[in-house]
Amino acid sequence: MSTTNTENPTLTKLLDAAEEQMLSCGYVAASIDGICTAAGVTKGSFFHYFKSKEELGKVLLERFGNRQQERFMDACTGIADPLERVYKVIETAIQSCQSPDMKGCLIGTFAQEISETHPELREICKCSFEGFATGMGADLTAAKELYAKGASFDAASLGAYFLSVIQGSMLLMRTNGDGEAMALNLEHFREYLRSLYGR
Amino acid sequence: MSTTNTENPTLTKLLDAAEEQMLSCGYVAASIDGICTAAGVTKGSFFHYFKSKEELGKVLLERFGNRQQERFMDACTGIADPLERVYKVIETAIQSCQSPDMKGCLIGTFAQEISETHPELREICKCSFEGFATGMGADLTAAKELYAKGASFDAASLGAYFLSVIQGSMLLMRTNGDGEAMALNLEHFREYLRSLYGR
DNA sequence: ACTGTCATACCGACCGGTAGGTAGGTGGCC
DNA sequence: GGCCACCTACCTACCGGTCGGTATGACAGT
Repeated sequence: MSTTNTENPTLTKLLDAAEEQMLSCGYVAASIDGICTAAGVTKGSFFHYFKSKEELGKVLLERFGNRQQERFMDACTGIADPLERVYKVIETAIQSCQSPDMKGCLIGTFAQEISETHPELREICKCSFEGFATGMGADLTAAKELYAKGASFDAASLGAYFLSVIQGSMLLMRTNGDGEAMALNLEHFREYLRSLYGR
Repeated sequence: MSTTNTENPTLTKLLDAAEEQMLSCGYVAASIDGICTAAGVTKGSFFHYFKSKEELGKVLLERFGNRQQERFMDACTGIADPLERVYKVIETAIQSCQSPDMKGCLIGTFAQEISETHPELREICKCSFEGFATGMGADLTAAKELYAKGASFDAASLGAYFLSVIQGSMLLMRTNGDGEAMALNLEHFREYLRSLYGR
């Protein structure tokens, strides 16, 4: 039942298969049997690593959240200016949404499906969302101090606004198939920031 | 098997119960048994009106889409100016997202869950989304001609952007519970329009 | 070096429950 | 009498989860 992963190949296969299935079909529709088949592993093995489907969900959510955070951390290490850091994050998002291996956001997928039925999973989604939104909000508040001191807009809520644009765009992507619209949306958001902070 | 509704009480109860369950738990997790129990009707009766769960989904999606369209139509009949019409829609959205009987968007919920597994349902979601986005886009394009003729922004894509903000905000609402953040997001969007079209 | 012990990793048959869906009615109304 | 709305009873498949078992390998005692 040890779920801490130090390159355990079976566990990794299980997690990867589960992530893929849940990203495309959602948490409920992804069955444990299906995940095991995709991972080339039996059900007994699954329950050796996870005590329930919900626990798999937690681990998956945590892993996805950490990876995403890492990604954005990597993108803007070394950038001191908060506004530049935000622009860098937007640019990173624009680039990654156009790559074909962009399968969507597990946190958004889960949030939609299980918020009423699995409070613990919802809580993890909420924390991930809040972490991202408040992080961006902090940078944007600091940037306001630097570049738009007297202006009347609420910088802190821009983080959640940005997150909404991302999640909404990804939702629309599911019916459209392509990520082109998402790139346009992110550009609109960037343009909004420019109008607030000056160019 | 006639699904056309001219005030059929049983059918209406079935549809209402299904909509409520699917809005809160999603399409997959909402069971036919559960819907029938909530509607106070037996399963035989359900299959008298719908030949499958997927057909229920179609009818539900159609009904929800039409209602939503009606709602926004009503909100801005008589307003000739396209930009004012858009602002009116935004205001309507801000108001309705703060009311407690705001349960979310069925189309967004479905789009997330079934886009990979039920192509016909996905198509309906896509059409609803596109209808809304291009409708708003048309008004915003017309408004650009009137108020921001020379400007360089892409007015047509603002419709999809608006829709993304709405859908993303609703997704975040599911983890937060309250619609306050959504109102803030819509105000940010309105502010963006003001920056593009002048005040 | 050999052997017994024990934990870990993994297997696959099996369980009860519930899912979507079907069949065959019953009763009321034109 | 026949149609329509609706009900009861039932079917099969599959769901999440359990359980008894096996293969492997590290380690200890002799």
